Amino acid sequence: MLDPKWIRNEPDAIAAKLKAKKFDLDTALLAQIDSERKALQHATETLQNERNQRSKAIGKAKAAGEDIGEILSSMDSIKGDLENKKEALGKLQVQFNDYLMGVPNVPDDSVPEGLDESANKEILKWGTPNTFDFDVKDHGELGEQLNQGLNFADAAKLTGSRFVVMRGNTATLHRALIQFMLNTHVGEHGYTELNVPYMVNKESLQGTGQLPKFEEDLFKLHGDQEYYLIPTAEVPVTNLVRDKIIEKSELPIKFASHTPCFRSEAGSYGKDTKGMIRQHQFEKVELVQIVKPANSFNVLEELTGHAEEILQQLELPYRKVLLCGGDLGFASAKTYDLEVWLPSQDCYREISSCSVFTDFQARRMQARWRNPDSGNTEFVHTVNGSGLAVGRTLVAIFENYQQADGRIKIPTVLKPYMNGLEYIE
RNA sequence: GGAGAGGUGGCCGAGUGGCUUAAGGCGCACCCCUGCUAAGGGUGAAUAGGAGAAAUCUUAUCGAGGGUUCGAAUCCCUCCCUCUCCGCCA
Repeated sequence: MLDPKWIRNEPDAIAAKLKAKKFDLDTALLAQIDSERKALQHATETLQNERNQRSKAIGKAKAAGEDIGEILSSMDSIKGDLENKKEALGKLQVQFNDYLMGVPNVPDDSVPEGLDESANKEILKWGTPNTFDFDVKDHGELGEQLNQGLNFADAAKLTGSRFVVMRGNTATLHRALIQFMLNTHVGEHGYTELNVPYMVNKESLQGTGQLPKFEEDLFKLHGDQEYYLIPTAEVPVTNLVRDKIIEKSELPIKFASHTPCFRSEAGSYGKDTKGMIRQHQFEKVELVQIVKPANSFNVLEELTGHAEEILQQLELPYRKVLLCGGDLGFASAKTYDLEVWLPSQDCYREISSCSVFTDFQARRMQARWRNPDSGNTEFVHTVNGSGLAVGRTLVAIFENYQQADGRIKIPTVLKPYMNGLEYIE
């Protein structure tokens, strides 16, 4: 959520910034709600003050044994009027808040202009894609040919489309990737490992920005409770600091968490229908940092580097892309995507997305810290990124490490996690 | 699922209808004192709004939402959550 004061004071400047994100801020509506609210609030509070004064007078009069009949009767006129005004004011406040909850974060000044991914800016390329002296296969074909590989038909029988069953050494490779990623982030990058609930309540999803606007992307449970399956570990992990005031000495908080992620993928029916690229259920190791506001943009660089480290150790060619305003997520102020090389598609595909949310999530979550310099409590900043999406990493390994005979070579750093196995066959 | 106890500021905790402007303690920040340390003394400090040039004044917030009342942290109703015991269970 944006700072309501900021929106009141500089609506046009904010509207201009939000244009870059393809959002039309209704400044006229906001101004109207606000002026109505102001007048009503003033009137309501005057009445409340009046009521409080007279109630106190009654208390005193009673204690002194005086007659209270006169004051009592003068209250009647206030009561009804106050009730009406209170109700109207409440409605306006809800209307203002509801609108604000649907307004995206503003992009940082360093974010390039542009409406879609074609305007994204490539920052760097790492590694050189393999040249193959045979016809490359995509990961789906490779996986289905392996004895211990991927099976999409079985998953479709068990559940439906966009699921997969992994067998034998492929399942082990998937597990090895999780272990390798977590060990690296915990052991070398200083993150604390977390295991969190895979179902969350509405408040958590509002806190990180998935609700109220993106309900159709989520799986909602039909139980007694209104729980949702998490679309990313970002939701439970970031919401740990919801409604908290954090001491300076505790910052930065660095969490790494492996979870499954569940996404309905509504609205992407034509995209990536084959294979493991876009699934309703996938696993991810997520990095989350809760930081002081002054540091957040540096932390974004650092955290993106932590995700890059995984790709480099796996020797997977990738590129780093700075997203333009139009491609930015709802809550993000600045995002780097890491895209891994996929030989079968002859292009780079997203495998990690690292974002700084400034105080946007923190304000929705009421997550604050005590700033000793100002003496005040201020909102923290949140930063997160995938480190990495496990399913897509497995796809990248299948495709980049494929052999002419269809076997998959195991990357060097993963061998210790796989009993020294050389190839999946 | 059954029975019971709870939810108060950053934390602990008092508070059964009106001097509560939420006591007291801990922790925090600053200051004073003590040659260092420990201890002690003082001051400040919740959050979100509104009016005002400012000093300041004012409204709301005691898990959430309703209700009773001139007046609710306090009484009533509904819901959520936590803890204890019992049952069931990986």
